[in-house]
This record gives sequence, C-alpha cells and structure tokens, in this order.
Amino acid sequence: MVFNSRDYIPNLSYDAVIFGFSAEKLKILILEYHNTGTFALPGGFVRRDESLETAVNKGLSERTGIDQIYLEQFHTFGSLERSDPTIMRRIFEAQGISSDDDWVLDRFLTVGYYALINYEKVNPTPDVFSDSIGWYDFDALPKLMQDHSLIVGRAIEHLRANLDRKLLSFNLLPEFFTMKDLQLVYESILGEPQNRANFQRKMLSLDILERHEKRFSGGSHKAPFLYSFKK
Amino acid sequence: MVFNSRDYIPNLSYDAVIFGFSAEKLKILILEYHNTGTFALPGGFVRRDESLETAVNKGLSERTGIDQIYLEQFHTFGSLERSDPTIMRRIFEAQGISSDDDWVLDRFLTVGYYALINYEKVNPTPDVFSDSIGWYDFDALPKLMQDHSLIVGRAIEHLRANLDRKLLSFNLLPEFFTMKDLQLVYESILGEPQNRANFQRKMLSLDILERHEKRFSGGSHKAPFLYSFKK
DNA sequence: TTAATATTGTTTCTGTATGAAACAATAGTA
DNA sequence: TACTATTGTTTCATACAGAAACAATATTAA
Repeated sequence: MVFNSRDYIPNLSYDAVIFGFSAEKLKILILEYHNTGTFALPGGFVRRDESLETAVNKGLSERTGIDQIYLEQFHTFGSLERSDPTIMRRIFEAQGISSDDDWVLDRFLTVGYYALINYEKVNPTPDVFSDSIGWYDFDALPKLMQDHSLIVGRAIEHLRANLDRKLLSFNLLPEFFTMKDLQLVYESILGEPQNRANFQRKMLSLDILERHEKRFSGGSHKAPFLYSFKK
Repeated sequence: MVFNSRDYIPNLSYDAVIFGFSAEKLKILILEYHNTGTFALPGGFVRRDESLETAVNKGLSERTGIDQIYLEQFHTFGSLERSDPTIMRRIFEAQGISSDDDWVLDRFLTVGYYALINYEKVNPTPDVFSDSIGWYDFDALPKLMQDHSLIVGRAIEHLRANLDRKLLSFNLLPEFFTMKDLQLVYESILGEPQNRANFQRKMLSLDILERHEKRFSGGSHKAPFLYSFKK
C-alpha cells in the first residue's frame, strides 16, 4: 500500500466519534493497532479533489457499511502538541504502509465529527492502518492516542447540547422501539436519569412519534407500545 | 512583501466574523481591496510553528488593536467550490504581493471564528492584502467574496444559539450600560423585539448585573440605572 | 379462577418560568 | 403645576416541569 501525498491536502485530517446504542448502553467505534497497542478514533485524510464533507462521508461509509450517516462537524483541533510523529511512524511501520514522503509524520490539524448510527445495521470494517475496529462502552473507553480522548469529550458535549434541538436520538434506534428504549438513549447520552412520566409526556407532546401495536415481551406486566418516528 | 510558503500550513486559512455594537446596531468588520472592488472577512493563515488558536488571536489582535478578544470557533468550511484562484490572483497582484510559489492560489479550507468586541476600543487596521477595513451594519453588508456571506450566516446562527448560554452580550458593551442598551444588543442579534418588562426581570434574575448610579441623559423622563457585569 | 406482581400509560398536584398588560416613579418641558 | 416620555415594578394568566399517585394490563403463582 502506497500513499501518494500529492493526492491529499497536507497537514489536515478528520476524526469521527461514531455513536451507537446497544444493550442499554451508549457505545463508540474504536480502532486498534494490534502490533502497537494503540487505540484511536476512525479518521482519514481529504483528497485534493473532494470536499471535506465527501471525504468524511466516504470514509465513515467504508468503516460502517452504512450510507447517509447522520454526521455533525463540531470542532477543529489545531494545537501544536496534538501531533506525534513517533506514534505515527510506529503505526505505519507495523502495518507495512509506505509513503512517498514523510507527510503523515508532519503536524496535523484535525476536523472533529460525530456520527449517530443504528447499531444493528453496522458492519465494522478496519481501515488500512488498523487490524481491528469494535464497539466500546462510552463510559469504559481504553486510553486513546494523542488528543482523541479530548475529541470524544468535546463530541459528547455537542451531542448533549443538540439532542433535543435536532431530535437526534432516532438515529441511534431501530425503526420500532418502546418509550423505555428512547428514554434509555436519552439517559445514556445525558448521563443522568429522566423522570419516566415527564419524559413520556414530553416526547408525546413533540408530535414526532407514531404509535403502533404493543410488544409482548413475555414479562408478567403490561406490554409497552412500539413507536416509530414520523417521516 | 514576500510570503514564504514553507512557513505556513498549506491549504488552510481562518476567517473571522468580528461583531461590534454601536449606534444601536450590530456591525461587523469588513476588509476592502480598493483596486479590486472586493469585500472580504478578515482572515489569515496558520504558521507551522503556532497553534490554530494562536494564529487567530494574533491575527485579530493585529486587525483590532485589542488583546484577549472573545473568540469562538464555529465551523470549518471545506467545499471544493469555495476556492477561487482568479480572485486571489487579482488581489495579490493589486497589492504588489509576491509569493515564492502559487500556494495562495491553491484550494483552501477555512476555519470560521466569530469574535465579540467592545466597539469603542477597536482601532481597525487593514492587513497586508487590503487597503481598508471598516464597520458595516450587519443587516446591510456589501457582497462578499467567495463563500464569506455563508460564513457570516453560520456565525450569526451560532452566536444566537450561544447568546444566553454563554452570556456573551457583555463582550459587545462598554463597562457601564443601561438595561435598554443590553436589550438593544439582544434584539439586534436575535433579530426580533424582546418584551421590556420580561427582559429586565430575566436579566436581573440571572444575578450577573451590578447596579450603579443613574445616568441623566437630559431627556424629559425617568433616568435609567447604569449597570456593569459582575466580575 | 383468582390473587399477586411488575411494568407501562395517564392524571393530578404543585411550584416555577414566561408573555402581556397595567401601574408607579421620575426627569425634564410647557 | 400639569404634561410627557421613559424606566422600574407588579400583577395576572398561561404554559411548562418535577414529583407523586392512580389506572391498566400481561404474566405467574396460588
């Protein structure tokens, strides 16, 4: 595998915090470089002949197998300390990737994006630099390389601030879900419990949910309605 | 004047929407390239040996004469269409600036910032590319080059969304001001009138204002109190 | 068949915030 | 001294949010 630096915008990358929801927990996709013990956010570079948006969409589509991911740009990180040629050299050597020059070892600024996706539809696929990619509980992440932990922190801040305003939660759920599912998504993102009665009242008052038949889970109690988001 | 491309991060710039408030109106600083009839946002490039934040702070400090400007990064623009080598070449030639290569004519991504400053303290200073810089009413801006109008639009959106949450309004006002002044700032940013009684009640309930002696303006009516923001 | 239990759906009560209007105070002018 | 314009405050009605209680129901156990 050979990178040709002339095809890419130098000194600029993007990194994505990809959120999913499963087993009542908020998760994010993390890459692992097995031979280096390094964990990182999925990211990539921008070709000279494509827009930033296109680069990110294409890259994340390759990582997840999903097209038309909900994506939000939230911050561009440009400190001097964030670049670390040593670790980049190790990763490249471990993967047997060569470049026609040392452009990847140079300083990089990175544009941070977060994405919300339906966990069930994802087919996680490692990129050319890494051996594996997988879901990690948001509240039990491994130590991430460079400033990627900071990037995750800023991502969740922006997600929290926009959760209501942009009605983002449905991107994390399958088509049909119960009110409890929805509440769990909110609670896992906001990091605090929500009052059940008030949450239900608020969601119904938004007039964005369609109520369907009940789901009989087998539990010895009243069965919850299923909902979907209005199109 | 000669730029040395090796000192700068290529293909990356920043542009700033600098808000001020005067004569009951919201204004922004706009550069003009006299010999080209082109208007633009103040902006600049990032040196390889300085952080993005440092570059922006330094650049805006040079344009306004103010240090420690309140600055907020809000979006990075990376479309293919936003670059226009023709106009860049004209501007450079008109100003007699030469570069050791054509790096400024290449594609650029730009990081958008907005700034809020005390109008009275500003000493507007053109940059090396432009002949003049001045305040323009926010609701009567000239046609701006490239995608700068779009950048302004996104800036005001973010400013509106953060006005309350981050208590930004005081950055636009002098140390002492009346409740009416404050309300005018809010109205000019939000673009809609606020109820006088409720606005006053809300501001006072925030517990961020210190009340001082009255200001006798000479009008034949009750004199308003002066306020300052609590430190 | 019936009682028990866990969970869901809804209502009620309460305090707080918000919008609209009225009232009160006052610095200057006629 | 009356009048006017503006500011400071209060009042009233309404909407919203937190907490708790009540009602409904799917299953299990007696």
